[in-house]
Amino acid sequence: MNIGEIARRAGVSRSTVSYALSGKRSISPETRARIQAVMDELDYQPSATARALSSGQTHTLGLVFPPASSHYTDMQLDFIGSLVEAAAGFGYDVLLAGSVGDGVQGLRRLVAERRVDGAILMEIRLDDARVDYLTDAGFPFVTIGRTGTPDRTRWVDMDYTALVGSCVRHLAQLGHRRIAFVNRSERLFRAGYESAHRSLTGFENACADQGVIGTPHLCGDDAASGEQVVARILAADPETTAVVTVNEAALGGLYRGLAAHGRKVPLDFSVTGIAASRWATAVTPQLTSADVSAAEMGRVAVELLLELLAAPGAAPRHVLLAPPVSLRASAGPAPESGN
Amino acid sequence: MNIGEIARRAGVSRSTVSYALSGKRSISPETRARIQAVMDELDYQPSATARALSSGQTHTLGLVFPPASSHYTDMQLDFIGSLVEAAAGFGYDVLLAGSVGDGVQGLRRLVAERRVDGAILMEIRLDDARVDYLTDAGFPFVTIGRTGTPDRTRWVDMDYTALVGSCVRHLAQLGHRRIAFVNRSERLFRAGYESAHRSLTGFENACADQGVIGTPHLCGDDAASGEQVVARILAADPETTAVVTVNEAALGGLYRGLAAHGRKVPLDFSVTGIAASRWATAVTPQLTSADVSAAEMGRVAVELLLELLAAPGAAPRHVLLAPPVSLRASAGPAPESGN
DNA sequence: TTGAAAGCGATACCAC
DNA sequence: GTGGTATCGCTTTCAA
Repeated sequence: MNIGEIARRAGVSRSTVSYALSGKRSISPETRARIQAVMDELDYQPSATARALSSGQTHTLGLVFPPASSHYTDMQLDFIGSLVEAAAGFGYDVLLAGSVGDGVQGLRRLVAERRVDGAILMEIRLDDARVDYLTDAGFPFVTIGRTGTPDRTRWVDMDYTALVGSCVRHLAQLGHRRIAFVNRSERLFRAGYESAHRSLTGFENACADQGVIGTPHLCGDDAASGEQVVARILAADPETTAVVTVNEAALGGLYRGLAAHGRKVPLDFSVTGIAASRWATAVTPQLTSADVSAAEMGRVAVELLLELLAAPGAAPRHVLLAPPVSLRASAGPAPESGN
Repeated sequence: MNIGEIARRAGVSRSTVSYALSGKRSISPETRARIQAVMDELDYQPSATARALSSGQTHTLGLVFPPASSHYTDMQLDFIGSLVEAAAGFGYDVLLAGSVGDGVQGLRRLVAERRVDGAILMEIRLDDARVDYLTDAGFPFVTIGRTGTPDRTRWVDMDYTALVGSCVRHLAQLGHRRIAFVNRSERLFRAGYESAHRSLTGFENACADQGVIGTPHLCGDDAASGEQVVARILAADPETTAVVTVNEAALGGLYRGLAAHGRKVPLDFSVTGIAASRWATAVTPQLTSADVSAAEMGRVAVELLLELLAAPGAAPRHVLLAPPVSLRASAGPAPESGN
């Protein structure tokens, strides 16, 4: 079923049907009704492909899907879900590109073959080949997370530096003087994942600022690694009384490890961090944390991108989210020293 | 940059360039080389849209994304990842459709506007409106999971009935006589999710078969619900000594609940189930379970669909996976009765 | 082995 | 307010 058939049955020209569809020029009520009737009867829907070829717009957004080699986290899934939902709200679909290697390959398909109008990147590295590629190609894109030189691009991100700093200050005010930091995995850190690096910076700065002794640790993104890092933390400094974590996948293991080492939370050990509230509230005692809003970031990313598509010359714009630290039950006063 | 420009620069006709691209007719080595040189120089990639309009094939697979209202599970993410990866291997992209209501709406976009060549459905219900819609429309599709009348469609699924049965038998052989079952949430069960229903059937059949007393429970898909279900299990039957679970998101809470009620696993309480190995190995002690291979299911789904696209009349075909139960540390002999 | 030209199904400009 | 038609960038049939 195509537009010509509709035109024929309604006894009008194809252009009239097209205008009836788009509303870009006025049509007499009778004609419009006649066309509508035919469309309804045949359950006609215009071909997205033909429309795209003719108009030059696919009404599709591209998302480079993180490689499977890194196992997925809940946050990533939430991003994708909110992205799809937000895009659907604006009449856009989302096309997934599998990423091979540095991810530029998958992007190239989307961009060079003109499958999408714009792209969204996640899992950003401080130095990111995909960002360079898109910038050079002059292709519209938005990142969830930001590179080391973020001023010329559009992005939405969490203020990891500030949030980790807040956690450290909160613990310092509770009297803690020796604080450990549980970062993401060594692999991600080495690859230059921005959140891992900016979190560490925030931790170090805040510790210096507050005059507390801070020890950072890398930790795999799974419960087993979380359990193991506790041993490393206590070996590095047995006097440690608190930890800040940005590794939600390791959270359960972290708690188990503390229990295994006889540390009761929050009585003689405090835990704070950044995590999706789903994780923060799943553990016992619930985690005092800044709650990641993956859903909000996804929505904002779509808005930033559509804004750019609507006004190709639009100035770079960013949204830096810094959710408040929700005081829950996992942090308390530092135990008396020597205890 | 388009095919005409390439043709002009190479001094050949557009059709020749097209054939050079597709290899559908032989071309003299010189001509081919000349065309290739021009393409390389201009970094030419044919427009996917034009190609789709002309050929009638989008080389895109549609995936109806589960609604955000149900929070996502790791399994879903793994499906999506493996789908994207498998599809990419065959030169196909994956288009996500947000699902509103019963999901037919999102599908309609993909199908009626001919955005995709075929569709993949997940989160299947025994009675599924999306399956009916696609069947009526005569549109190629594959489901991950199967409806109540699965004989006429293509699908890949886990044999929940058999796997839960295996778990029950394993426990029965270890001497357990009172076994509880932790199913998915009431909402999913009521909605008719096939896995929740087939699991329950498997549990009931196996219990009858083995002569053990089985008590099924529904349980929300989160840790807190897992913790709560333990109280319900022990209230319903304090003599319960083992549990079978298909609710991986509740697993952590389940363990915590058992500990809170003074039950040591596997000494005086055994746990078995079906879960992604990531979850099964994350808990302590590690879970004796049949490991879901979301990645394999995703891959198989793509293969089944592409097979259908290649041969539109292809007979219905299914793949029913039944991974072995991996014996880990969470199940042991039933405690002496009266203990 | 190659070229010319007719689609594919829309959009939108130019006429009337 | 409506119709005719060129156009988007390919694929593929028909001819040579």
